[in-house]
Amino acid sequence: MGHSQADKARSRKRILNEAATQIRDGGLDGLSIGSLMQRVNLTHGGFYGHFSSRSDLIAEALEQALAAGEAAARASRDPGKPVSASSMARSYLSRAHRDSRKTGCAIAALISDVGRADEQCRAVMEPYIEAFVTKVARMLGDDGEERALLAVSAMIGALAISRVITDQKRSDAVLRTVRDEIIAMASKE
Amino acid sequence: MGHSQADKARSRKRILNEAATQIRDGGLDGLSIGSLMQRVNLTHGGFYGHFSSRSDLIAEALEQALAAGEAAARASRDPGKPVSASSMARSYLSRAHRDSRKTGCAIAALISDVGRADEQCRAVMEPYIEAFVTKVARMLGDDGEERALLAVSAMIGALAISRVITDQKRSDAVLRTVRDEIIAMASKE
DNA sequence: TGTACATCAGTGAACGCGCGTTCACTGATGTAC
DNA sequence: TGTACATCAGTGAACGCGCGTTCACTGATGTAC
Repeated sequence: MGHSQADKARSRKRILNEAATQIRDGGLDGLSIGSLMQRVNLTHGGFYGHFSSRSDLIAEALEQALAAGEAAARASRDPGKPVSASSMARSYLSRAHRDSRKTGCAIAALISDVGRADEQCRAVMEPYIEAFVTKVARMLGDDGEERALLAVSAMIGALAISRVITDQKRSDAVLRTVRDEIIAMASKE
Repeated sequence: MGHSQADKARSRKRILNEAATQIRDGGLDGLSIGSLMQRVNLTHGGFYGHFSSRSDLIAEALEQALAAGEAAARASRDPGKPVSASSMARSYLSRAHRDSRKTGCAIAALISDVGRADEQCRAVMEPYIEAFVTKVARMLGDDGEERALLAVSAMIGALAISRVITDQKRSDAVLRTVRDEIIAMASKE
């Protein structure tokens, strides 16, 4: 932990990345500045050199979590193959995605949290939802907008549901079933 | 606030109902015993005559919220007409339901909260999800199980999404679109 | 290039606050005679 | 039915704790000459 300007920029990024992980793991309310700073090997007092308040951090961390979730999805794709709605559903509704809430899609991880958060947070998530819908719509073809909304709602809903279900086999089955339904829907027409 | 045994049972119910409302409004983390007891005109110390701990209350309040959400859905139905998948989608994905998070479906209000909660809470929500799926499956006919999972995932996902979107018209459109897609799906076959 | 000084990233003690929880107490309720 | 007593629902002060935030300080970095 040096004292140079470059170090400061690096510290800020480390704080933000850790915060993005922590909110996906524990919700917007489940992040404390003390434990956050400890995790990046800094003391809590230093926090205010980077962010003006906790709620300021939350909004930035949410943006970071959403961007990181999107990047992780992009990284998990086979770069050779073209991305189809089917392959999207396959990876989004995978057991691996369900089991990696800390690094996966922040929409599914935080949808009900953000639904009751202040307008600032909701405005942060909104474009990521729209981008998701747009991407799926493009994969579904010209008249895909409506079916894309159905598919995206179902993917987010099913992933969130699969994390609630305690019986692993049943949770697996939920993912598999919704995935197959979306694939069937995509291949039709 | 009397002192009789009947008063105690009534107090407990009032605490639980208020807690069920508060968690749907503010999440599992957003409930404090002080403000909860104040709302039911009792002092915070009395809480422990009814529940053994905060986390004990949360589990019971979650159950209560889920039951109350189900009851509200039942009450909003036209008792004359038979319940179909279409009418279910229509009321579940209504603007009224979106705008009454405190009294509406606790699954959509708390899905991501419960997804990261302890096993006790997840086990409480699980049967309510299954009951929802079963009900929709019955409406869809013999082979409805798979499509019911898709529809339930989409309804929960879309309702939660509609609460994130800040632009009211767009939020309305999301509800309408997913509703129509589900109705189309239900009427097919 | 070397020195003197200003800047500022990070430290850690301290703050007020609200939290969950405990407990001695009060006084109405319910019961035994 | 009336009285004396035990029970116990609810009160409110007190607790230790972790929280977000502030601030005087340290010492490395960056800069001016």
